[in-house]
Amino acid sequence: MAKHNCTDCKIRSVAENFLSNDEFGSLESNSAEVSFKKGEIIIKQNALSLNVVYLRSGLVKIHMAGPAKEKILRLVKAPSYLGIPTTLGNKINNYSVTALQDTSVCFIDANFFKMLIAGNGQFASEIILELCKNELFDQQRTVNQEQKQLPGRIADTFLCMSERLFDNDEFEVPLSRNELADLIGTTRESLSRVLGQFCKENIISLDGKIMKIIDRPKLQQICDLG
Amino acid sequence: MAKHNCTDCKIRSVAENFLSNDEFGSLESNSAEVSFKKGEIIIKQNALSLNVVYLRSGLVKIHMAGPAKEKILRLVKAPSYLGIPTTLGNKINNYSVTALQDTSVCFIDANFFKMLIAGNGQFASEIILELCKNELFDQQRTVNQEQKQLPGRIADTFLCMSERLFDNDEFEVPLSRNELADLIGTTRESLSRVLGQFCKENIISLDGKIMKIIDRPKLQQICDLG
DNA sequence: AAAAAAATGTGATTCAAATCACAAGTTAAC
DNA sequence: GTTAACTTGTGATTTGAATCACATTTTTTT
Repeated sequence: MAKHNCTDCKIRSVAENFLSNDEFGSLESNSAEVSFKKGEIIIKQNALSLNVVYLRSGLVKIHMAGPAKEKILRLVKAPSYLGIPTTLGNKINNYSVTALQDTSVCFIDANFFKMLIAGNGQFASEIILELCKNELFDQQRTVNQEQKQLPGRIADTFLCMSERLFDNDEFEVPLSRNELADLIGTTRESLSRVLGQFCKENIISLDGKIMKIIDRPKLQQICDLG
Repeated sequence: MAKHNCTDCKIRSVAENFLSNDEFGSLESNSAEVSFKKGEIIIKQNALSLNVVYLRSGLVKIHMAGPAKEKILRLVKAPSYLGIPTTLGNKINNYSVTALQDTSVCFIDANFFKMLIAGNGQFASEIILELCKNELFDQQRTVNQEQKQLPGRIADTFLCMSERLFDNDEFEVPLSRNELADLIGTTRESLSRVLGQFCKENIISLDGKIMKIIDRPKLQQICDLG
């Protein structure tokens, strides 16, 4: 694998803080740093899952082919691990991961990652914590998606982007309208209509992909009332 | 806590096989065995999450109050841990767990459980594996639920019950029609109509809650085509 | 055993969102 | 710089499933 230096890596995961010097040394020889351009596939659905991926910088989408069309499960920004569930839980990848911006990742050999976990409970604890939080988040999202109607789901999605990804009232939506629909669980046309409505009511403003939340309380209200 | 004996427990979890004698001893003094009757609440949403629960025998539903109504997230049969995500990932319970049959569980002190994980990577590995598999299962279910229409979702649910819970073509649905609707993500009325249709087409037969799959290939086909 | 409460099935109606259809705008290719 | 390919917005129509309404059956309580 490519020569690189993990010990001095400035972008450590929380879990990595619990690794010993020895473990860091082994990590170096069992991982490889790779760059991806926007649009490139980092993890491919149905391929063998041989690596856990550590996302060092950038933004990605986790997505899978559903029975009828593509579904975007989640957007993930650095720093974060990618593919742990599918790499540890299945031989082949249940989902794809694609870069939404230029990103830098480290591929970590799956067996080595398993060894790290088995040999270091504190490291494992942090991995478990991340998995637990993701499960809670996904459950909440599943219920919202199922019980809220479209305007509520769209409001929810934008608030989430603003708060969790960009920490800003104004941001560039990192998805096409079609992708945004795949994330929200609707169609491009229906999304477009609601977006138009939100603009007309001065809740948000849109200029292409640049999105600004103008009336956050109103948007929150639409989110809450479903 | 109640006096009981973990070392000789016949119903160990896979993870527990990796515990040392010492760890088993501590587990005994940090856990309590409790029985629940059908309908009783084992974990209560919004209460403080102070325990991980090990389900020794019986069947439970994991459910939460959504924005509009109750949602059943999953049915779980023994042996399995319950509440790990919410106990490790949040101070209060994100969801409830209710017994669908008479069940026996062990409450395990959350801090002790965290210590077990941090101190024993192999134990942690097994917990991680369970969390990973659950996440994959939930993701698949989320996409199916969103993209399949009602008959497909209902077929999916019955096939899943038959294969994963009862391992039989004939079984007693452990839920009321209302609960079944909350699991599938529909209403009692819509569910009832599709059920009537399935019976009329001789795909299943229903006598109250006793359900028999007559034409499995047809049911699978409805599931697959959505 | 009678009465009350809860669960279930079924028809009529409504509605949110998907689908269909097409125009306009934007980006990429030659 | 012109053509082609893709993306986006918007109106008209259709439709799957929710809602409403009520009868019937089953279960629980007294």
